Amino acid sequence: MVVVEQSHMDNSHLQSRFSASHSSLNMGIDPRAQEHAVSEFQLYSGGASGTSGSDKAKQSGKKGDHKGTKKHRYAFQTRSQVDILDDGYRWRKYGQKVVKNSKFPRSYYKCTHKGCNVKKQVQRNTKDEEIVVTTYEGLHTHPIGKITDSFEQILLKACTTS
DNA sequence: CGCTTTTGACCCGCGC
DNA sequence: GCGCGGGTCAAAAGCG
Repeated sequence: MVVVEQSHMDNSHLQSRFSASHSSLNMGIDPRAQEHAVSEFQLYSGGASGTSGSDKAKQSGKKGDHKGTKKHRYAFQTRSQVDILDDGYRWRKYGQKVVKNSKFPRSYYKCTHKGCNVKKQVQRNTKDEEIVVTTYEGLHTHPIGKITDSFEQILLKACTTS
């Protein structure tokens, strides 16, 4: 498995555990899509170019928008036919927009957790619709709510325990 | 009944 | 100043 390692980040606790959703949409979908479809991934070293300036502070009445939180973004390129990659956290979709680059819509998700404002967006590759790009933004500050019964998970834990 | 998804509207920054 | 692009919120509906 691959372990994300930011250039200067401390996301060491950021373990990449991807077990293609097995909750509700694996009932009759291509089984290969449920495999550990992670074929490759790439990191974006806090680009800070996309959302220049204040990313938030919308009409909510901006408050001390400190740059305290570094905007670390890392994207995973997953080879799967399903966009929903369950990484163990709970996500709530809050938007979906279509981009010109891709004929597929991009989905925006947010982590549903107190104080955990981690965002995630999923977009399909323009050329290979089988490739799904999952871009994470922010760090989770809470334990994983669910333990995937994936053997990979067990392996990981066993490794950590010892 | 509670939560998640869905879709449209709204807002902001930038380019022309 | 207006238009475009992108991003987020919000209300309602659907599902477990």
